[in-house]
Amino acid sequence: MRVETPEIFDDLQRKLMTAELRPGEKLKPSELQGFYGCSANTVRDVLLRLSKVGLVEFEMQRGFRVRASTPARRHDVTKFRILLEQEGARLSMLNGGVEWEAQLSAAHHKLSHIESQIARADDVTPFLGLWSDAELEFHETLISSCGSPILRETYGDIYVQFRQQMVGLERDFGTSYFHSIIDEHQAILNAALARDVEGCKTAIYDHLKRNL
Amino acid sequence: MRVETPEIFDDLQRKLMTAELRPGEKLKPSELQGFYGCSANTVRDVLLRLSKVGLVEFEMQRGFRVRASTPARRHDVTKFRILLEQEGARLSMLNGGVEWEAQLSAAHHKLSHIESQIARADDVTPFLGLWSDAELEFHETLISSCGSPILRETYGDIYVQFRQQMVGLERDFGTSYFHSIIDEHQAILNAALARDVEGCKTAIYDHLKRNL
DNA sequence: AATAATAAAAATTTTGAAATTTTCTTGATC
DNA sequence: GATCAAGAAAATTTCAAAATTTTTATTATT
Repeated sequence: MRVETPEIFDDLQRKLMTAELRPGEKLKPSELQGFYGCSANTVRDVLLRLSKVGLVEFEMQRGFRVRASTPARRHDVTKFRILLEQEGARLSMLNGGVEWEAQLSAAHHKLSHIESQIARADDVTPFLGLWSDAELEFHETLISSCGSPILRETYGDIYVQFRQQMVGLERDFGTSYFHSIIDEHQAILNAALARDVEGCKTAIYDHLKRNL
Repeated sequence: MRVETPEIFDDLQRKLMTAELRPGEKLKPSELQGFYGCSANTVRDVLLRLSKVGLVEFEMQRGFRVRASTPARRHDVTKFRILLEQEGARLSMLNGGVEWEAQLSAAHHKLSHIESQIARADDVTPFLGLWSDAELEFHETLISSCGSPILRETYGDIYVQFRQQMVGLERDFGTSYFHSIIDEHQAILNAALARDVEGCKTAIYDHLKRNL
């Protein structure tokens, strides 16, 4: 298998986010090198970049490790995500125009379409990748008019860390779970479009509180 | 000049924070290599790590650059710092014990000692390094009992970026400037020890609003 | 049996050079 | 004079191997 560096990055990121590479696991450039058919240094380079995102832990002279997953860390990531998303949404409701509303509606439409499919499906697995992308797009759009590049960038990093923490935590992904999710996303959308700051912050909290 | 890698990291970080390496400037491993007496790859490694902190911008196939400094970015960094510091302080006031109060008092004492020296000095330059360290310690102690490693880590990164943005912006660092700063730090301390959440958030805002 | 010291193995970091990509320079064309 | 293309120069990325450091395994000592 021979791939380009950006593909190595994407592949590793995906494996990190889907727990194909499990939290705590050691990441040895010399091993991954063989799999990707590149030099160990190239892998090292990619891992250094993934440690910026927060998916990978790096310690000098001690190499790389998949970021650990503990109840404390899951709690911490969730709290921080709530803080950033509430502030991002608040600012977006303040600054965002009709264009933002349109984009948010569109993103929600795509998301809810996938979610209603999932709610009807027997096996959710094949939808998970699509759903994850649509969910991210909805939440990113929600904060997209906040006017703060740093907030948006940090939120992006925290979102993937959140995913990494939560996946593998097998929960009941049955129909009832997705019915709740659908309602929660709808509540966020409604409050956002109504420019109801407090209502939206509450809806965001309610959406994420199960992870606290 | 021959130095170890951690020293290269520290030296570059210092130069980045003091604008000895000016915002926007290109950072070429092949040039820095000569200065530090190491290989270009070692410099590249260090720059990749500094890009995690946010002091350096990295773009694939296009190398490294000192993070740019614009009014918009200064505003953004300041807003984000206020958000994190207010939340960190709020949580610390909620969770912190007597130990936290003691550490905060100690940090403030050291800081105000240096600041009163500066207020009396003709030339502030020789104090700037010490002051910077003491200021960071005070603000980090303020949020140290927030119970969120992620918040603390992110705040650390934002603080150095803040420094990078503000230094070089020649302002009137005369006595009147430091007299204001002294009062502001005192106000933060007082509110924090009184567990006055809203008062402390206001004091933090007032301390940083000149950069907005 | 537990601890400490030593030796072997494995992993990480550094290096210098080759390969690739981008950027700059020069000259031709419109 | 401006635009574009080709070639040259410079910078970035990749590589494989050497040097260093950490980790593991072995042996000796208490």
